[in-house]
Amino acid sequence: MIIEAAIRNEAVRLAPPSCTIPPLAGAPAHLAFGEVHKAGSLDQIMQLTGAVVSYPRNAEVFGEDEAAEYIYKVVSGGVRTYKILDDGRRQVGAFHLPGDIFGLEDSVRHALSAEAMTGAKVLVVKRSAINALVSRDASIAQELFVLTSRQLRRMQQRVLLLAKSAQERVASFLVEMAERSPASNIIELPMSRQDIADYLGLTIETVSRTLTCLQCAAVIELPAARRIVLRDRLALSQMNG
Amino acid sequence: MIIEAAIRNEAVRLAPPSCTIPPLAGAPAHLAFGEVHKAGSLDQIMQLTGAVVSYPRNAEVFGEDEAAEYIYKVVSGGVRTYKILDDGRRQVGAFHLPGDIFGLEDSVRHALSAEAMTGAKVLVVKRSAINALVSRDASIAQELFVLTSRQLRRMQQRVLLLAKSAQERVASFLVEMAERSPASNIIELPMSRQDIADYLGLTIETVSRTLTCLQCAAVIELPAARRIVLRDRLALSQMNG
DNA sequence: CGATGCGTTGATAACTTTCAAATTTAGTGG
DNA sequence: CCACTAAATTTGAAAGTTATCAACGCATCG
Repeated sequence: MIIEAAIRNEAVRLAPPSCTIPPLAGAPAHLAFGEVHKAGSLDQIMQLTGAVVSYPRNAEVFGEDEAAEYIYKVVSGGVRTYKILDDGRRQVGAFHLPGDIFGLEDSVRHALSAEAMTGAKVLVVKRSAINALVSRDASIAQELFVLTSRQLRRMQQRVLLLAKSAQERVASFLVEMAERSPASNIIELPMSRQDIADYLGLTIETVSRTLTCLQCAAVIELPAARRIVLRDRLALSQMNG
Repeated sequence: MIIEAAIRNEAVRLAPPSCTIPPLAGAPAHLAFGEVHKAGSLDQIMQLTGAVVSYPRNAEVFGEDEAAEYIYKVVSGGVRTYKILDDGRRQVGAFHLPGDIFGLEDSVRHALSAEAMTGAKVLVVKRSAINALVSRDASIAQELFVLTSRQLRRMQQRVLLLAKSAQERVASFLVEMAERSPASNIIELPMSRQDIADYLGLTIETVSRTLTCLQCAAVIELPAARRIVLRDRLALSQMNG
C-alpha cells in the first residue's frame, strides 16, 4: 500500500506540467473568528509545485511511520487520519475536507495514517520544496505557523470535546461539521458511523442511539444515514458543555 | 485579575534593562524523536526582548478572551491552562513545565486561561516584538512553526489518551510526566489531584482510586500524595492502549 | 487543639459498552 | 430494472465502567 501510493505520486509527478496545475479547490475551510484569510503565497507555491493525486475510496494516502516527505491539501472529497492502537481499536485523528492542509504536524515520520474516506483528489507537495522556500521567504514560514496554530486550536477544541458525555460529543461534532459545511444547516457526511465513533471515542451504537435521541428531541432530522439536517442549532450549541 | 496581571507585566517591563535578562531556563522540554534541538535564535530573542515575571501560586497569567499580546516561556515552576465550561466543569488544557513555551496557539484572543500551579517564574515576551522579527528573519518563523507542530503532536497524543479508559489515561499521564521529569523514575507533581482529573477528563475520585490500584499492582509507589515512584515502567507503557 | 483543605475510600446511581439480532441501504450480476 | 448479497445502521437487553454522594483520614496552619 505504501509503495503503491508512492508509485502513484511518482507517476503523477512525471506527467506533463499542465497536469500539475490542479483545478480550483473546493469550498475553503471555515476560518476562525479574527483570522484574516490571506490569499497566501503558500497556496500558490503548493499549486505550482505540487501534483494532484486521485485516491479511490479507502485508499491510503500515507501510512503510519512512513517518512513525512509531503504536505497535502484536499481538493475534493474527504480524508481521515487515524491510528490503530495496540489493542486493535482505531482512533481517528481528524477529518480533512476540501481546502484543508494536512500532514504539517509530522516533521520526520507520520504518527498517523491517512485514507481517503470517499473518492478524493489531493494536492501533494514535496516538503523539501516548501522547506527550501521557507528559509528564503519569511511569509511562507509565517503562513505555516498560522496554519499549524489554527490546527492546534482545533485540536484543543477536540480535547475539550473528548472530556464530555456522549451526547455532548455528538452535538459538538455536528456543530463542527455544520461550520465546515457549505450549506450550513444540511450536513452531508463523507464518513461512516464507525468513523464518527472512532473520532469521538465512542462506540458506533452509542453514536447511532444519540443521533436517534436528537431526532426524537426534534433537534435534528435524519432523512438518510449520511444526511443530517439541523433543526435547532441553538439547542445543539447549548449541549456543548 | 486581568488588569492586575497587565500591571504586573508593565511594571516589570519598565524596570531597568538588567532586570529584563532572565536567569537560565530550567530543564528543556522533552524532545520528540527525530527532532534536533537547535539552540534557536528565538530563544535568544525571547530572553533579550522579554521580562521575567514571578507569579505566586494560583495567580492568573492570562485570562480567557483576553487579547493574546504575549508569548510565554516557563522559567521555573508550573503553569496550567484551563477553561471553565458552561456547566461549571473545568477542563485543563495543558501543564507547562520549565522550558515550555505557551500562548502560541492563540493568534488574537486567548481561548483558555492560564494560572501558576506553584509559585512560577515566566518569561513574558511581546508578540509584536516577535512578529516584527518574523517578517524579516525566516528562521524565527520556522522555529515558531516547529514549536507549534510539536505542540500539535503532543495534543494529538492527548486526543488519543482521552479516548481511552480511566486506567489507561492515568497510566499515560504518568508516562508523560516521567518523560518530562528531570529524575525519570521519581515524579514530583506540581499539580493537585483535581488538576489531574480535569486534565484527564475524569473525576478526582477515579484518579485517586486508579493510583491506588496501580500501587496495589506494584506498578507505582506513592510515598506522598504528590510524589510518585515508577516501579514497573514497562507495565505502565503497555497500559497505554 | 480545632479548623480547613486535600486526598482516600465506600455504596449507589447513571452512563456507556458489549453482545445479539433486526432492519435498512448499497453494490452486483442476471 | 429487479433480485440478491454484503455491508452499514439501528435497536434491545445485560454487563461493565465511571460519576455522584457521603464519610473518613491526614496534614498544615492559625
